[in-house]
Amino acid sequence: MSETTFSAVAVLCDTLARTASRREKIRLIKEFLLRLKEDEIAPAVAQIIGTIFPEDASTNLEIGYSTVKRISERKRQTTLFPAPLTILEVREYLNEIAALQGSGSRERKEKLLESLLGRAGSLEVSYIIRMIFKEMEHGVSEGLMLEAIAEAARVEPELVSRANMLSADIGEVARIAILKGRTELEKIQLVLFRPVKPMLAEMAYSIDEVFEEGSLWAFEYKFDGARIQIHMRGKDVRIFSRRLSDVTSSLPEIAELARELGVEEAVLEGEAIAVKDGRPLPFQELMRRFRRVHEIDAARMVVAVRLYLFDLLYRDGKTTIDMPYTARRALLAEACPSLLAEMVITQDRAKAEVFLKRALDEGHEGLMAKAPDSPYTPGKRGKKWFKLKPCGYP
DNA sequence: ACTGATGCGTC
DNA sequence: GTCGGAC
DNA sequence: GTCCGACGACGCATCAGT
Repeated sequence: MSETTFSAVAVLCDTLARTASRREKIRLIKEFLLRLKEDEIAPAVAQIIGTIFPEDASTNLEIGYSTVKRISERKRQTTLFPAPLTILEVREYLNEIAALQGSGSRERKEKLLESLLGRAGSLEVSYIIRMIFKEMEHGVSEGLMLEAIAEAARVEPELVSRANMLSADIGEVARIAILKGRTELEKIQLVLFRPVKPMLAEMAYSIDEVFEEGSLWAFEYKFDGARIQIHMRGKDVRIFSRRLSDVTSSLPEIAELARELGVEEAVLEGEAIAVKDGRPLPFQELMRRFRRVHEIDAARMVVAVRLYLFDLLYRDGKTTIDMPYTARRALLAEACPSLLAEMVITQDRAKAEVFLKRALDEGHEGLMAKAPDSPYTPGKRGKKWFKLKPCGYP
């Protein structure tokens, strides 16, 4: 079996763009995946949905609109390679571009991209550029791709979805699902120091709106900061951002707090916010700290950062995401009583209103409302978590 | 050593 | 993060 | 209800050019 061309990916994407039906899109992708060679599955999946690199990888192309525009304005070089681009070659080009850094790297990135595009036909060029901007415009992103992978592998969509939540590498999930099947897929678990996608919340604008979806809710302050996920084994601590990048070095005082917990193994989740005199500072103040790599000590003096923890996803060898919120919360309280975000469980709307008013008075954004019996569903948005931001407030 | 252009990631 | 639109 | 695509403000990092 010969290697699959990138042209095949581009043609698939083009067909997807002209296909409205979800079912049909899924079928097209499934058929395509099943025809690929083993080592083509992961890169092809990434290329089709335009992600290119795993979500927790720090690799980046650093190619943007300006660079692409410059290349396209230059006279296109005639193709010197008679051989068509393959899926694997495109991946190699992009890996190489991402790996370049240091003096002269921008120019070399540009040249490398130019030579990649020079080897591509017009449809391929179009989709390579869409990949760079993550704007595939064919109506297929992670959700439909996961369904297609499930069909190709003949397993339940929930199993694929769960594996993807826990590994944050959809290409790898596809490879395992299709080549190894159910047993290996089920073995994908939360692994310490490999971040998982944070659970998401829906918007609500009033307490009443929340209580329409349930009678008992756990409320927490909604902090105006940045979501972080802390992985730790003893003194070994890594802090991950919402998009799973490693921000440990930017937040030394938070890493230190984690080390002092004296917890064997844990994955903790919380919010980092900038504070002064016990009051929260605007989000922009936190941004002066959040991804900083230079002069961190000086920045620490200017902007103090506080940590509020509100969830626990893993403890001493065991994943806790399937436990109800209240049970995870209890484990969290036991592991780190000092850093807990305040929480009120109630079915009383008036009590919730009082808590909301307090949150706003103290300078926070509003409340989070969480269903007490709900498991932690990484990367998912549903009616289990609400962010409650009343209109009319700043 | 400094400034501007470009790209990325947070909300 | 928000928003609207397609299914 | 869910997913997808298009959008904005802001601050920092890195590299290019002087």
